[in-house]
Amino acid sequence: MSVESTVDSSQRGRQILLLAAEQFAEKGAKATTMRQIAAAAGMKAGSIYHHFSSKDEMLVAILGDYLDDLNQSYREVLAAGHGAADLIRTLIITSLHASARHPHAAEVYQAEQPYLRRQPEVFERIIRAGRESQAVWSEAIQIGYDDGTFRQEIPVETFHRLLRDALWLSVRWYQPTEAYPLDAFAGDIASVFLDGLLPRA
Amino acid sequence: MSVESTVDSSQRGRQILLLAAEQFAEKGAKATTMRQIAAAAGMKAGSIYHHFSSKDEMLVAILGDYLDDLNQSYREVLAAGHGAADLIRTLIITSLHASARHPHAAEVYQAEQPYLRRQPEVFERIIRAGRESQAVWSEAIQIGYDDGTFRQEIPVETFHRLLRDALWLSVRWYQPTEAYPLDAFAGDIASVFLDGLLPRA
DNA sequence: GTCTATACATCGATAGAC
DNA sequence: GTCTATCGATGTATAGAC
Repeated sequence: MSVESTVDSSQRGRQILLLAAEQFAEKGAKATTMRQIAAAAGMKAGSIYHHFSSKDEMLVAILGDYLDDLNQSYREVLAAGHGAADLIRTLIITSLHASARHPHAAEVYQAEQPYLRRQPEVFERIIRAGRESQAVWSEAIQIGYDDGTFRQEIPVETFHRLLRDALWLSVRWYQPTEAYPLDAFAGDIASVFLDGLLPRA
Repeated sequence: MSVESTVDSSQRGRQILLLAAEQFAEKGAKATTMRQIAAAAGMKAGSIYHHFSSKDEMLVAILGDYLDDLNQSYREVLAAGHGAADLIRTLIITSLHASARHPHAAEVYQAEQPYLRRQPEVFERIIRAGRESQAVWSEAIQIGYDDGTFRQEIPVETFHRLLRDALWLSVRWYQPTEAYPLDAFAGDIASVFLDGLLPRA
């Protein structure tokens, strides 16, 4: 009834991917062995290969799902037609929600950047999807520079990278709580980058 | 004339460490093999062990030198007794200068964080030095919150982490040029985090 | 101080029984 | 769909010649 594919999208397959993502995030993809992933899933190393044909393929599945979801969400935000400042605010919230929907994927994506780029053929799909999401940020920030919403003194590239890095890395330490929910955190990030920490006189 | 030690601090030893740091930064410590480090230094893998007793020890030497230098610089800044905003600005510049003095070390330190923490005994010295530098930032930021220089709405921890991550990661992409020197870049980082991207009305 | 040679461990992936 | 068993590759580190 189901179509054969290199990628296993069954429930068991998804469960294995989640466990793999958790370990990739914790100690890196290279340092995580197939035996460890198998053990977490309650099976032996050889059995993993019934679901996925290689470790790299597991990485592609984890990151591809996440980036596709992220880019889809980004497109919807762009279509809503916010002003520059609101656009930045909304993209921050959207990014954090996407990260929350794909536990550990954002963390893995940023940590494995060097590894991905060393095998452009294997990870072509991931690299392209990553570029697409970067382009959205570039576009959003440029809008604010062009229409005078943002200060011209700060180079576009500098602001872009600072915000991107702080946002990406926040998935490493921030965990939503009742006292400090995701939307409040997103608002604080936006406030720091748009308003600064000094009070507005 | 020279005292025997586990760590080789000779010229040749330092040269090997620089080449190792470059590769650690590029593809990760675990993914860099002793054979590759040796090849870059124009020798065979076995010969490295005349200078260092293990790869982990090389990592300790690279990161220890960097963090000791950084903390020493931080202490001098604290002793100068700046106001909160100037203190943040100065710490940013100081951090970037320290990173420039130790090519790739900051990059390696941030990328290998999970690896370091998985072997607390081996990397104890590094972990402690890292905590010391974090404490300096916490103290500096807290001063501004306490004396009312900074806005109270943003949680201290949030601001601290955002600034820390953006600053650490900037070593991955920023390279000083004549058109955009280190001090100008440091000023822009400080300006984004203190003043924000929106113009002050 | 660098070499060759190699011991020893571990990993990714495969083959075939159940 | 999972197991056992194992191959072949590769990595760290050591031993001893030069």
